[in-house]
Amino acid sequence: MRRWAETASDVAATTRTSEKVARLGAYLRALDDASLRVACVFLTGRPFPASDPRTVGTGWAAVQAAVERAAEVGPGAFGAAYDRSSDPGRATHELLVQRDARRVARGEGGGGGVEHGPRARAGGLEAGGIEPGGGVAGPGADNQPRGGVAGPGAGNQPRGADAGSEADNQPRGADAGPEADNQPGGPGPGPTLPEVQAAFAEMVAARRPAARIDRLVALLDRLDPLGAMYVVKVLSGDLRIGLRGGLLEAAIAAAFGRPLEDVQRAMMASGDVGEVAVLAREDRLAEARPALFRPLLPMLASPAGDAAEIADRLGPPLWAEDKYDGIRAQLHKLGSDVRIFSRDLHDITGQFPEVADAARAMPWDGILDGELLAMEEGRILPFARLQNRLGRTAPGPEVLAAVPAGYVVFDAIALSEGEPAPRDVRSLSVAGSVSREVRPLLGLPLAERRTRLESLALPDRIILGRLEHPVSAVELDAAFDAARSRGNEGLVVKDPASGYTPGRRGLAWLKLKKALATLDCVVVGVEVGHGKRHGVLSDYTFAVRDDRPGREGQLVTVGKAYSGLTDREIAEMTRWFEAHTLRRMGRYRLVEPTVVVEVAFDRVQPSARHASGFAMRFPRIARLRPDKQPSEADSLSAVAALAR
DNA sequence: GTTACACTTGGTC
DNA sequence: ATCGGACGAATTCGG
DNA sequence: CCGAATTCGTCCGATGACCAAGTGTAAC
Repeated sequence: MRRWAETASDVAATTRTSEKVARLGAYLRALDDASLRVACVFLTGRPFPASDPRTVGTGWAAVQAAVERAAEVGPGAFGAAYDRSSDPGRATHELLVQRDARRVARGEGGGGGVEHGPRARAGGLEAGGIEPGGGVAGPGADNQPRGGVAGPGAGNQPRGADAGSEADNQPRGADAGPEADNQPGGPGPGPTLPEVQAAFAEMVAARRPAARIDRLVALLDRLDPLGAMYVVKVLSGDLRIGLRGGLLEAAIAAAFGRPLEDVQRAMMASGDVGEVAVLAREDRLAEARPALFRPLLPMLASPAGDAAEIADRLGPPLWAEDKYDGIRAQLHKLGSDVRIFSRDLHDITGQFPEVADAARAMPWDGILDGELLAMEEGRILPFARLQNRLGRTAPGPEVLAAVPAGYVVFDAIALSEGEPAPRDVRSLSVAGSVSREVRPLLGLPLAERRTRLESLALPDRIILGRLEHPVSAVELDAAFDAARSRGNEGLVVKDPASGYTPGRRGLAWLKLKKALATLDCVVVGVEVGHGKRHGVLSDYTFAVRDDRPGREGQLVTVGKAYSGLTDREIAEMTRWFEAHTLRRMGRYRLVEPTVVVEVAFDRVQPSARHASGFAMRFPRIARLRPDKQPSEADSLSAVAALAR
């Protein structure tokens, strides 16, 4: 684990992708198979392969508790350290380094933990200089303002410099050399990669949060600060070393001298980088082929600005499919065996039993790509309805009746019917055995795949996606309007000659969505960003004017947004908000409600989250409106009208 | 002991 | 989901 | 025709709102 952590630090130390790939390739080459598997998986920022459904169940709160215990500090210390770096891994590193320094100062060799009293309830508000915000502000934690953010409060003076710690580099381990002496868990090199993963597996098995925290503390105790930092990074799913799937594939190819294409192809079929790396070393990449009941990553579409751009890029033969607002799903079938997989390769068959049942009756075998929707008597229901079904592992009869699901198919990845596939395309296997008739269609042009798809008789609940053939940007616009009028999101326009490339966001599929609506809102609160946005106020909570009788003039929040501004604009706004902070509340601050921004969003939906009673889907700052006064911001009734 | 609620986590767009 | 930023390869421009 | 400048493709990181399940705790 130590070498892995050092390599990760090396990779983080450069922004040049070629250098990242080279450093990583050299490291991977030297590993044995077991370590190689785990090393690659960890490099994707996850504890287990993508196709592995296990989750460790340690989010921000659990990590906080475990690190505070391992570092022998009181509650709140992790939050405070987090506020200094906005990175849970770095916060861990900092606290453990301090712990080791204390031990050295006390002249301890290695030794047992020091007992400190039972932790007070986290989240209790800690008074004091920099209020750490305790457990409330982790990434993903709901920390939104709820009440009316109306009037300006007492004007607390914004304090001095906070932006000071800018230059701190990623902690590096390389300089330290072997430091086996100071290891709390006893002497020795620390746990190996497989041992760390085994510890993660134990955390999964422990089930109860308290037990998971215990295991995590035990693991952290066996690691040096750098290793602990990366364990926390892996657990929080965020490596932040500028390397993910794409570059990792390149590193694997470089490590073992295989063509990048071969590695990519193997990845498409596998969903397990570690396995692919081992195959790459042994020159067995060709063995990773699509197989029934082993999900492939879905092919993705690139966003497009307008019809003209699409017509320009794809040229005359345009295939425009309706873009349905549901969840992406891949359906595998062999005989009466049916499995449905989500976009991230998890088995969600149990969540959609009626769809699986419908598919079971079909006379074909193979793999289909499509979208799961809430559907009632052929009518497509809005996404919000479908959300009631999502994550429901075993929906009861009431739920099934209230939100019936259906499946819209738009592609065939493998099928048992149709003409024989080209000779070089081999049959799909199931658990190693070859099933005679099911062939992958990945390499065939979309037009061909669609023909085969259309030859299938489909049952109730499973319908074919709508396809049109506009020949110009004008017709494309008309098709778009028609799709919108059918209640769909827009279009996905495809090149009929293109093959199916799993997991890739190529330019063969372009999606066209409605131009976003916008509202002028007043910024009422700001927050410190995370990761590289640490040190700037990058996250804005904004509000509209309440125009309900008796509340005129109040501001009610409608959303939060972080993106849309350039780094330069964020820096400027940071300076301004620093000087116009009304009150600091941990990471959150109330600011003078004077800045007007134009916020773009996909749609407005009813919400219990914001004081306005509405929230935005995909909010984004479209632009600053320095020309506007807060009194010119849009009103609550305007929002309500948009929610319709 | 039972029930209700809050918090945490993970996963969808 | 979305967006901005960064890198590197491909393409165009300037001499 | 070659090197410099620009464009394009692709990747990475940071972040929104919603919902359900499972634990843990408080209230009865």
